[in-house]
Amino acid sequence: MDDQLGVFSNRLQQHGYRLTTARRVILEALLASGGHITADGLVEVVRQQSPGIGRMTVYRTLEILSELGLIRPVYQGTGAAHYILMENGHHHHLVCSGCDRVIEFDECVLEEMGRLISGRFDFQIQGHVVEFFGLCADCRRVSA
Amino acid sequence: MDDQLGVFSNRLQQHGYRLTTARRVILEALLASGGHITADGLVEVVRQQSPGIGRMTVYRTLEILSELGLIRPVYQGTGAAHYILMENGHHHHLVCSGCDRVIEFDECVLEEMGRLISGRFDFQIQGHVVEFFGLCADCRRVSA
DNA sequence: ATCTCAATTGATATAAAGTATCAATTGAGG
DNA sequence: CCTCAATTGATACTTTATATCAATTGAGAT
Ligand SMILES: [Mn+2]
Ligand SMILES: [Mn+2]
Ligand SMILES: [Zn+2]
Ligand SMILES: [Zn+2]
Repeated sequence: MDDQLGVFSNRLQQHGYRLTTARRVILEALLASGGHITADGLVEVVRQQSPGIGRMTVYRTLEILSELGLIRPVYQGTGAAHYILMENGHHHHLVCSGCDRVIEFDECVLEEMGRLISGRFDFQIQGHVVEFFGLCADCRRVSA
Repeated sequence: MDDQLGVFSNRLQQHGYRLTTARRVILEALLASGGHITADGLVEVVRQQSPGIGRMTVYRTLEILSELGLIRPVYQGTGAAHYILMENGHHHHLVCSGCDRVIEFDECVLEEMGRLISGRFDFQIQGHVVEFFGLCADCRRVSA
């Protein structure tokens, strides 16, 4: 199940969305980028392949994918939202308060907690993002 | 240690920032609001108390507080960043993909995971945000 | 209490990011 | 093929964020 393009495409269709040419191009560019990209950044990438694609279409596609829980917008210091891929429903970051560097990790102990919370609030969990904030080694030196 | 205003003020001074009149007003308004407010939303609130406060000052204060790990910007559906209070270093959300409703909860099992990750990446953790995404009870009915 | 100067402020201008609209196009089913 | 609702992309606009800089202010030194 590593075919993310297939996963994304299927989910779109399952929810009644058409798999149009524009959307295919956008999905490919998004997945090729690996995520951590802004909407307008993605517009640029997409247009290298298909110059005709409209900015609105990219924005709208990102919104749909977010609703489906396949991606999520997060802040990365700058003003624009950065979209991250929610492969298998989760994503984990260490974010440095000093330099905004982002370190990725895979460990996750949230399944149990998810079940507990899910039951209590009658909420169907599709995925999660955990972000630890703090200072990386470099930034601790500087401000020491 | 429930005096958040004291906590915030002290932290500012400990890091060499002046505790100015403008900053005091902004801190009070932010804490009174309970968080979950946008920068421009906070500007409005602040100006009810002190009409002279500049918009840039509010933006800059929010940036400082973010660097210190006292607040964090998160997405809430709309285009503007919403700032949440990081009391005791953490904050937890259930975010509905259907209606963007936000449910708060307190449980946390991340201390152990934090220690593990902190050691491996030589990263000093100040706090974290966990967001579970999914569908609330109401939204499951609608799309059923 | 007054002085001093770097830190801070806020007005102004500008850029970036997001949203609304609508006529033209397209794709999936009949 | 046809049909028609879904989708697209150009355009215009609003909101949100950032850059600049002269004027002001706060906190320590005298
Ligand atoms: Mn990531
Ligand atoms: Mn909250
Ligand atoms: Zn850092
Ligand atoms: Zn909902």
